[in-house]
Amino acid sequence: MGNAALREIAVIEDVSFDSLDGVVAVDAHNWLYRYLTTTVRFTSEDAYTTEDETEVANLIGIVQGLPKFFEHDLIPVFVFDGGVTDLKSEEIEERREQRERYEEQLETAREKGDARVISRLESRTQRLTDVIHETTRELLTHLDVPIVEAPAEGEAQAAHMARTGAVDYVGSEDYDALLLGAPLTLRQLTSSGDPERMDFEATLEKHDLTWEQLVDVALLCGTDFNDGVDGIGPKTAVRKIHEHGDLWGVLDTEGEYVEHADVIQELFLNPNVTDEYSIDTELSPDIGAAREYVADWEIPDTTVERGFERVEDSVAQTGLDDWM
DNA sequence: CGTCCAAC
DNA sequence: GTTGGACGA
Repeated sequence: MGNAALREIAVIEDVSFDSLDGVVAVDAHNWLYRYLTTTVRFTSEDAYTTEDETEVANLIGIVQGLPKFFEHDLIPVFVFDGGVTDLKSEEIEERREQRERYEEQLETAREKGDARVISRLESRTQRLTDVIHETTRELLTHLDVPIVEAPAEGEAQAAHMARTGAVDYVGSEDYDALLLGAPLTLRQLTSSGDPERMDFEATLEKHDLTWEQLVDVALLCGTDFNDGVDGIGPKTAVRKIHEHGDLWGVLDTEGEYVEHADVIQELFLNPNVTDEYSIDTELSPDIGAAREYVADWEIPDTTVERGFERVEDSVAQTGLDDWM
């Protein structure tokens, strides 16, 4: 499978939080997804559900997740998804159908009372609703955290911003950022240990590949968008790309076929991104307004108190508003 | 979902 | 080297 293969190829090293500073573009969708699942797991449902049954666990997740950046001199820029490409829409449609199947399985598991299956499926069926996106934007705005609206994929836009030097890092948990050419990607920003830094140029050098060839290697091993070729893993893929120059050379001699290969190549090499955005990294968060906003959504003080205190402290200590 | 191990 | 299954977070 693709992800494990890319990890094998990528140059990744552990870095300490202390050694980092700068601006990191975060794919809002992925980040929210992670924090939603953990928030939902460790917080009582009442805490993030309003009287009319609207679930806004994202507000808790944001308050608890942002201090991690501020306390380590990192300024996040949240990049939101825009429209989608054709291939991507197909994929999303497939995922939607799959999610419905999971929900059916979930019902069965509940009937049987199988706790392990229930929690596994629940994390998969977590939805990012319009309310969640909107309230996320508003809370981030109160905290003066920069927001960028991507024309298509947030991940691609984040990588573009890193490539053009507008930000120092992409913050992401998956390996797509490497294929999108993001120079430096920080992984595991959300977990408690030290993060990992994935290095694009070092990866190309290590295997003597061009960016295009790296994407072809990934296509042979399998990506989120294709299954890859049977019997070809990371080692063989790199060797065959060296031998034949590119994906088409390999596929020709192998008599193999990868569906949508040309579209997937473009998705990584020439994604739909924009330079029409502005980010101000001198933050002056209005923590009072943020507290009020969260309270308006009926989130109990006790759940977010600690998070807001950490934001306040890190702002006071590092002077975020005159950091840059 | 990531890591480990056994089998081909 | 690659794959798939088991297993734990």
